[in-house]
Amino acid sequence: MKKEYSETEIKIKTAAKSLFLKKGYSATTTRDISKESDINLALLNYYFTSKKKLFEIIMLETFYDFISKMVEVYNDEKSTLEEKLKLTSSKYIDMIIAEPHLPTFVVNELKNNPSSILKILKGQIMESKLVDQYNDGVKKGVYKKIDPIHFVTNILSLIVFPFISSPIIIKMKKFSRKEFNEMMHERKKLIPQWILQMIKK
Amino acid sequence: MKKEYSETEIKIKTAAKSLFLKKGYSATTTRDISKESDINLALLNYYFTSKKKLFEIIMLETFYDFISKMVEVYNDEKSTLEEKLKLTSSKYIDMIIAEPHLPTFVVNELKNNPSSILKILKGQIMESKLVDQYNDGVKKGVYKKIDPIHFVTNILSLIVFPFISSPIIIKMKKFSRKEFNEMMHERKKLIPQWILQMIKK
DNA sequence: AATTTTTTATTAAACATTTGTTTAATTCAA
DNA sequence: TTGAATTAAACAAATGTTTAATAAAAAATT
Repeated sequence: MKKEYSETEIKIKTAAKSLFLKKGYSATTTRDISKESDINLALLNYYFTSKKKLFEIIMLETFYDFISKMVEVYNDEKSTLEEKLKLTSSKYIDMIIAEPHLPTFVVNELKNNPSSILKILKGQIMESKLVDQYNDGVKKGVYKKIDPIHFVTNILSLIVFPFISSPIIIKMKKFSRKEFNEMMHERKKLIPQWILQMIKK
Repeated sequence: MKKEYSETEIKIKTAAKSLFLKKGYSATTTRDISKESDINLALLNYYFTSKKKLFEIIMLETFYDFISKMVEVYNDEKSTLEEKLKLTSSKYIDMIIAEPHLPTFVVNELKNNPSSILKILKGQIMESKLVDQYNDGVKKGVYKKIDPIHFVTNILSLIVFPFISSPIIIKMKKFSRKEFNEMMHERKKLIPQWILQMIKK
């Protein structure tokens, strides 16, 4: 499954990922990548055949990282629903603060690379322990009966969308990037509370 | 302020908008646009000077349409906070269903065209009637005291993000596009309820 | 162990397309 | 008849990819 990458391959991949995330596939040139990674232009095709192939590898890895963070937490057997919410918020907000271009990249390039990449999702979320716990709450009459897709969607929306719309938020509030990040740290606590209020009867 | 556009200019703009929304700035070529609009390639530069200039015009108009829909509702003097929530959800979900590429386009190309375009936002939202009404509720002790930026952000998150992540949702639920749209119609009712529960003490 | 051979990695240059833009000629309308 | 609109062709720069030569490393042979 896992491929062993040489030093040069890693240099290329690292530079390419950074550029693809920042500027997207089309706006990134192979010469950009060769310059950023300080390798000869021809080595890109020597190791990765084409820009497209290189992109697909990076896209897959990045999307996998993005999703698996969620999948792991959602399927944990020991934690409660509330703990899962807290952990997800916290982990995701930290991850995206460290790599702010991540969500825009994922959602943006996703619409072009459809089903193949999305296979990872199959059942991993909608049949997770978290959704079970939500359904249990519904049965017990403590949570409202709504399709759990709304529940799952709302969590991700409240976590991820503020990052995607950060230019708007920063402008509206005259925030610095630092103040924006503080706002997102605040949300680590708030989002789990909000989600619980939303589902409670 | 408003420019009168000739028939050919409109043809170019319409085709360009459609392509820019679908594929983004870099992935759209001037020859794509000339083909789609069925005009001669040189006319693009004849009327709009450059691809960049044409894009900026479309970007500005599109962003303005996107925002002003919100600004109008948020600043309505007569309606209650709850009515504003309902109207915003309903209007935005209809708008985006009609043009599904809109949100990805806006958030995506926004990070490249920073302050100039975002000037539109100045005060229009954070000093809106809606935020006043929210603050009143806080004073009266019926709403929790949290920075209204969270309130404003949450509304937009719950409305817009599901569209942005629609490929993921569709895959997770094995939805057709039609079923996905139905889910979004459901949310017209749900989002105002959720938002109210989130802010209530 | 030393030398030769073979394979792998790296490089500069070239190639063929694509792309945004311009030119110069032609058609159309006032 | 004059100015605007439209066209086909050309231009220069950028871009993804390949080639052919060289350097470095690994393997095989003496």
